[in-house]
Amino acid sequence: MNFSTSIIRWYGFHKRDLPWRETRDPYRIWLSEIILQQTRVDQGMAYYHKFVKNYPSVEDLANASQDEVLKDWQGLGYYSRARNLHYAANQVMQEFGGEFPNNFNEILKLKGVGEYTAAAISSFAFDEAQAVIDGNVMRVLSRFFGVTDAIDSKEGKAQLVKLSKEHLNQKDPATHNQAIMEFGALQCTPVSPDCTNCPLAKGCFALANEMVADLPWKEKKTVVKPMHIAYAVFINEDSILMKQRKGEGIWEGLFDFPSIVSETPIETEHAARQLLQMRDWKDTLLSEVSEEVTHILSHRKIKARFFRINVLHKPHNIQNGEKWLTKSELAEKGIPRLIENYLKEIDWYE
DNA sequence: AACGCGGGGGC
DNA sequence: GCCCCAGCGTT
Repeated sequence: MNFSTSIIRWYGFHKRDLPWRETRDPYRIWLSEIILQQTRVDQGMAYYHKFVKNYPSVEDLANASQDEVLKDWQGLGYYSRARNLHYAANQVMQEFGGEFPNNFNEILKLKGVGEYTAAAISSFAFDEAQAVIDGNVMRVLSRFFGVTDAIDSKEGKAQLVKLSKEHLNQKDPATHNQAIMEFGALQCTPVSPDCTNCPLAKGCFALANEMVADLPWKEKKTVVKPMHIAYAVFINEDSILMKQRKGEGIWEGLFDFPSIVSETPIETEHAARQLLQMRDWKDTLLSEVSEEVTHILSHRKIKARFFRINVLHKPHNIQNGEKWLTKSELAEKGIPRLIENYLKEIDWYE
């Protein structure tokens, strides 16, 4: 039995029931694929249901505001996915006349859709013979066929592309793609896979050469940089001053507070003075300084402190992107986890 | 070709 | 702590 047949057989016994496997609707498949980029199935599931419910069609998604989409994406991370998803929905309406593109090359034109996602949608929805290469596939192929070059190197990637095409099941690319990803997720796991009960143990390069724990090999590691943030939390009676982040990389489009940012620690007294003088408002009172909160991103280690400042008379000379929001208005905006956690502590959220 | 971009979970 | 997760856009 060849590679693909073995994996498809395994898949028949072990596949999970996932909602996006019950449909051929390219829109829903696209939704699921964007949500699942760099995201575990368990984490993405609730978001998939939310998006299908709130945006039943690509037109509904296109007609929504970006704020609305970001709000629904809140907590899932990699927010460019949400911005691009919304943008691409408008592409479908305008460039494709409201009909979801039906082949690899056209699907690839959608913002936020790369090689992997285009292959996934075109195979799952339209049975196009395009091989997917995601983290699971890279692991399975590199172990079984023995790709010892780094998978994040030019050479390693080229080998994976070649192998994925060679071994793609041409008669049923959709099932093949689903199967190999599921196999990577459940059987050929990153850490301590159960090789004794693996249908591909015979013929596996990594197992034969005791390299299961060493493959796939990566040569680059992401560097985590420190980041210190002192937040000014201006509160006036039932309103809180929020600021939409623009062109700052992290959390673009989401709402947080006016702040001071530094790569080096910010001395508390210094931050308090500076935040209070940030605005030329009268009658402000620093009422509370939070503990330092550590928030870990993939590439940042953020240490944040919140300075709660009561403002007696609500100033209207606020800066671009800033808004005074009531609790119910705030509930409609997308905010980062770090901010959500703080707002919950001071009883300003849910 | 390299880097920035979230949040959560397993070990 | 470290690694990984149905990757992509930008430079």
